[in-house]
Amino acid sequence: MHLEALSIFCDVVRHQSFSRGALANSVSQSAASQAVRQIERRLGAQLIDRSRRPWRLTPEGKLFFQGCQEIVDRYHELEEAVQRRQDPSGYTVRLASIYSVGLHDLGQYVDRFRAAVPGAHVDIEYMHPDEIPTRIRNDRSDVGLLAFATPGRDLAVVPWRRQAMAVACPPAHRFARRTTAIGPRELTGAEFVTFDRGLPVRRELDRYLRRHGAEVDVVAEFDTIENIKQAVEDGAGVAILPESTLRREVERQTLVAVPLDKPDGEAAFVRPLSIVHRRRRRLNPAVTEFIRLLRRDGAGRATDAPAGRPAAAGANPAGAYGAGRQPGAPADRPAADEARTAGATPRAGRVAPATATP
Amino acid sequence: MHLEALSIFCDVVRHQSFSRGALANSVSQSAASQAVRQIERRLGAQLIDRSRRPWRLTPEGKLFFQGCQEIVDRYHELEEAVQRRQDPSGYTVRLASIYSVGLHDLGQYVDRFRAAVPGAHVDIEYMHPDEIPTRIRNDRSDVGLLAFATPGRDLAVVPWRRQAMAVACPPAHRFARRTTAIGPRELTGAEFVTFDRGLPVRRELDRYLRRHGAEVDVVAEFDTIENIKQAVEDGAGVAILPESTLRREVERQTLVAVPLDKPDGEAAFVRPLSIVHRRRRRLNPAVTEFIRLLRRDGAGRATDAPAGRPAAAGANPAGAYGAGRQPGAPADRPAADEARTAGATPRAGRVAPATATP
DNA sequence: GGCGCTAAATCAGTATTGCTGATACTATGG
DNA sequence: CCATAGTATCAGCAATACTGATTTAGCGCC
Repeated sequence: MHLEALSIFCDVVRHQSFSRGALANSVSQSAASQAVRQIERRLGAQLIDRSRRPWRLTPEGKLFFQGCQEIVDRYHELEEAVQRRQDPSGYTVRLASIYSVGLHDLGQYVDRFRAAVPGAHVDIEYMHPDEIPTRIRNDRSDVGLLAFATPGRDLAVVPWRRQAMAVACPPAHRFARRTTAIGPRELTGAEFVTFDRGLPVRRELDRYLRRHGAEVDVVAEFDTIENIKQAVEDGAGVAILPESTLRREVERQTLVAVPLDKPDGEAAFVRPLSIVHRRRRRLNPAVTEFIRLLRRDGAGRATDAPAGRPAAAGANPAGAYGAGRQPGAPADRPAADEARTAGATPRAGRVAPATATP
Repeated sequence: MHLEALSIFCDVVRHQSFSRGALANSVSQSAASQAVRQIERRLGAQLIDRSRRPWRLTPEGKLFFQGCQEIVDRYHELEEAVQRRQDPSGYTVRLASIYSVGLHDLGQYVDRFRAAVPGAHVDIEYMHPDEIPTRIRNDRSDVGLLAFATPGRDLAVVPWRRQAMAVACPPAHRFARRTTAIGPRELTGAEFVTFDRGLPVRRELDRYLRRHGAEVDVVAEFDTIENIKQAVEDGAGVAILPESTLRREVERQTLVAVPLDKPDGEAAFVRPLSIVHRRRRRLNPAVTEFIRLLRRDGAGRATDAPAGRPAAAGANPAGAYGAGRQPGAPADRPAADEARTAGATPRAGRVAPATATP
């Protein structure tokens, strides 16, 4: 029996849904259905009564679910324990990051990590976002920092931070005088500098604007935030960028960052940064330790809000990151109550108020 | 992670041997080696220090072993619990048996089973030994009773009884006057009636005779015990047969059964009868119950000695037969002490003294 | 130190399994 | 009765686990 299958069953039950249970394990709905069916076949017992909608657990299913949960949890704890016993010194963390995570922040983490684990090394390389998953898959990097990452069969994604997005404009721009947040609709007609088509962030940005009926006038596209900022400084137009990447320009007063209003009820527009790593094989102890540090200290000194509950990190073998399990959140997985099962909506993901400077 | 792999790792550790651990799980030594290696890879930790002979567990290995044991056990208990909750009535046990298990005994079991589980049905079919594994694999039978069964990928074998073998001869034969057991060597030169080549029992019998330097004179071969007995009664020669299958003829005084001496230290020559069933899918509750009954009551009224610790039943998914776990034997698996790890040598397999009648 | 023995590792080939994406069902609510 | 959302099923493909044969490596023995 696959432990992964047991995990899928547990998540299906917890979410009261095959599709969402599948998502939580980064597999297709089809795979989840087959996995549960196979468990039933092997047990020779019906675990789920599918004759009614919504389906319900049979008595056997309830029994099995309870046991399953415990077994899966225990196994993850066991992996953790073995992991923790290993000495991280001597190992190297090969980190692949996008340019725009914030050099300053990352440097701080690295310094702190070097202090905490004296024997370990850290190699940072900055690169194009598309390259990162490939590098990790090919085992040329251990960890990646990336925006809008999507998990895959051999790629685990741990939500890390949710960067608030803000409107960037030159100090002379009319928006720069605003003292209140800008609603997306107000951007209609504005000259807009944005990301290259093909970048995930561009897709999300377009979707966001379309959703709010904002029709902007795209005047330039770039593949890095630095270029976009440059163009905005040069007066080409306005842009929507992670607020934290604008800090320096705001201090220098070469740019103004105006917070994006979030319309009634809707979640704020954020750029989710994720930690990604390969899924099947275990990471070396230094890497584990590094990720643990990233996750733990996210809240304390970060300029962005730490990410809330993971969207699809449930089944990553590093569900057992050691200290990774967030207090209050039961083992990286949502509980069975409906409130938590609304797809990938984060729980704790309140976005910090953007620091607009007129 | 495969639970089977964890089970293999546990058995490898318990037996202090990859080969024996493999055997206990009915896989090849190669598979066991690869399974353990894969666990190590996924954990990213060395569990076994192979640099010395005999190898030893690393500290991580010890930790993991303890946790593993618990997880595997828990899972089996869980399967059991689900199993037990199901109602056996209404289900049918399709039993496939060789002719020579002893009709009387089997009848008794069936009667008792029918009394214990009123709603269940039992269909018995007698057939050629070679047919039984096939039938079970094709799901045309649920359980088989068989001699010298070998486990396979999808065929689980639970040792059941060990039938003492005796020399059968006509009352007029010179052996019939013996009051002491016959050593195998004494059969040299005797006219010998035996089983068809190709039957597993024939191979074992030949091996036994060769091992003891007994060169018999094969005068006839048959594919059933009944035919052999007939030939012996007709004076064709002597035969080596399970003592319990001779009972009726001995009572009628048409045959004499002289016990086989077991030479110094060597294990007695027995015919192991096994319960076989398919491995991967779970059996229906009536079948589980039937097997439980067979195993439990083996000792009480059987004419043969009940089988000792299973030779290779360790990993059968029915390690969790419910009441199946024998008292004293920890969960169908040998403990780590060498005494129990001597290959397939049975522990309790003392052979009942044969009832020689002069 | 060389040699043989035994047990484990490795290798290549094969069979099985599990996964995905597309499609077909099926309770339920309108 | 129909539309819908969610699940089951199917075919094809990719990953994997298994076996049998062979190589490698530690250990005890000369």
